[in-house]
Amino acid sequence: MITMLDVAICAGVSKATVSRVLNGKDVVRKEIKERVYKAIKETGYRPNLLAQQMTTQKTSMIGLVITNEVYNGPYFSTLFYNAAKYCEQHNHRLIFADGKRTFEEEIYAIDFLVGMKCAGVMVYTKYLSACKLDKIVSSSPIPIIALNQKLENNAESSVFINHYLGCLKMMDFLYGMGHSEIAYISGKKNSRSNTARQTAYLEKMAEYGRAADNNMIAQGSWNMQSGYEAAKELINNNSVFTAILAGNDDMAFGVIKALKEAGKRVPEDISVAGFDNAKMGNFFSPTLTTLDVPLEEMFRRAVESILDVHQDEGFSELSGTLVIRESVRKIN
Amino acid sequence: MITMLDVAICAGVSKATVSRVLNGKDVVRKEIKERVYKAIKETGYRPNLLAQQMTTQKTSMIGLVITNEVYNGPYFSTLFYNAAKYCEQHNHRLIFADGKRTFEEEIYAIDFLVGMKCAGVMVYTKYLSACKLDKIVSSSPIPIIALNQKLENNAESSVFINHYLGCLKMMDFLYGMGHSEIAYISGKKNSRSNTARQTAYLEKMAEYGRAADNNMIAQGSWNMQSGYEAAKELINNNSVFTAILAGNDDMAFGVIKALKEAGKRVPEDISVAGFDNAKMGNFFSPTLTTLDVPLEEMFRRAVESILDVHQDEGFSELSGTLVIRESVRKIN
DNA sequence: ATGAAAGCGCTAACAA
DNA sequence: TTGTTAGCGCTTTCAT
Repeated sequence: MITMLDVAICAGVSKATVSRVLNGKDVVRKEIKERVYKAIKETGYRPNLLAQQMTTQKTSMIGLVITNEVYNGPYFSTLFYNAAKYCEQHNHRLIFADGKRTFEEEIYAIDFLVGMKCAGVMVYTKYLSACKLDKIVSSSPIPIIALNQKLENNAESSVFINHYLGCLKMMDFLYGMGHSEIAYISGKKNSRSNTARQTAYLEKMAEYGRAADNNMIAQGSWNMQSGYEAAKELINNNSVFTAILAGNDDMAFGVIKALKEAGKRVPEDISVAGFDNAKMGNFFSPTLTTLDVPLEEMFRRAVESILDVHQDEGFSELSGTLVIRESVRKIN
Repeated sequence: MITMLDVAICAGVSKATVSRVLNGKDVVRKEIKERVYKAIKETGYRPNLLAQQMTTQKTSMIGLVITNEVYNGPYFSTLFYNAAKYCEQHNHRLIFADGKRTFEEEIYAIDFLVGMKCAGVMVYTKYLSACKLDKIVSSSPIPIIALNQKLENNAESSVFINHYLGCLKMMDFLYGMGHSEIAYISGKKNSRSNTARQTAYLEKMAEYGRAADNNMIAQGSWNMQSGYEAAKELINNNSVFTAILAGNDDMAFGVIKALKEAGKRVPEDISVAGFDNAKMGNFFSPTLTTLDVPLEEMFRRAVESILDVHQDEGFSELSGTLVIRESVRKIN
């Protein structure tokens, strides 16, 4: 392994000098500088970033914890993509740790990233309770940002998407289009996003005078196949509805497939809507009415908050905006 | 910052002892062990992984370079997902560096990851020439695996998907279904995958007695919108074809949308096929005929090769398997 | 079974 | 402007 010392010897200078020309902070005589560069070339030296970061006590990594086993759809990918994008934009690297399937594993993943001395870590957890996470955030030596979750004691350390509010918007829209008999396809159990949406759904249904009805709710697990199966269940139940609201777009695509197979036209017979504003929604037939969830904005805020370059935008609560397309039809 | 020394003092032992109980390799008296654990709790000590890895000269990171600005679709996400999955499976973390949009930046990204002393790095580059990459791989102190690319001098360091062969399979299938007037939607320019597929397409067309015809090829850029626009171009050209082969599934979805809008039925009037076996292909209407590209297998091999746990499967060349669905119809 | 000390490769404060 | 030296926090001989 070629180290800085090898370069120093080769150039006939001290390590410090090599370090200086590499970092360009201090002034070094031109002639020496060239000698050093030559030595670097000759030796094929590559700085050991690990050593560098250990000395400076600073890294250029930002950690991300997601439960990757849980869900491998476009949504998850978008998370990934945006996280990487904003890290790079601020000249940092994204380092990923899997939260797997228990809260202990989620804690382990966070610990790893903190131990790696990341500049900060973003966590999109599922099993860890808000309360536990709150404590972890409080006692962490580096910034930890909770994504898609509100922390009571560390509000500034969370970027919260208000899915409850978002779903309220969607329900209002459906109602405005004449739909009050709405079925719901739920996402994975114990998912915070789903709980928030389902609560909004139930409240609105009550407001429309429809008591909670188990035949109007089918359990999915976020992916297309589960939406497809859940919709078939709904159809077989002989439930009466004019619209189906799916917990996300992927399931909505599955729903539409199931409806078509059952001989129903969308939106002529049944309207369908989802959440997330997946790109596909614009190309599917019919194009999908959905709620745009500001994932990109979420990561922008998270990364900027970690690196302390946020432009004072106050409390980070987002709810999303309606995207109206063909899949919902006005009735009566 | 609490260090191992603090713990040692608190427990009334030496640093070495603390290290020993933490690593569990050497034997430590039970009583002391407990004292150390207690001290760890009291002090709230967290090991500095950077220091640890710097001493042991070993890290638990695997690097990944992709040009993320280039393409943010399901394909890209699947890459990400599978990379992370296999890293975690072998108890390593995925660390990501963006290759951005020039070969210099790609080199920079690789250098960063090498400098971080990753166990190995996987590169999915676009601008770096095979020859340059080959040299980089040869001179690297750690394993560098080229994804989706064949390296002449370091064949064992590449996991190659033979898109040429894959496209040949697809063309044979289409021909077998009676199609010989086939239009092609190409992926991004200078993409190796696209070049390989397009070459196969042209060769087969020549074989079927169709000379290269610019009106039969439209330029896309991998995403759905580009497929949509490319197909419209094809339609406006008044080109005559019975099938459209898109360079990937996403573009195929765009193509189908364009055809429907132009009043053509798929597959009754025009057949359509793609590549990648995107999940959506099964839910789209019509379901999409495609070629399953073994991305998962690619990353499995890459990670196992880096960690030297491969089960001797010889040269890593993959080509993919046909997935036959509704979007291609037999004619005549 | 435990401690002392050297060393991993680098940066930065201090001297010269 | 350049060199010397002392760490950064950890592991790992080598003694004890």
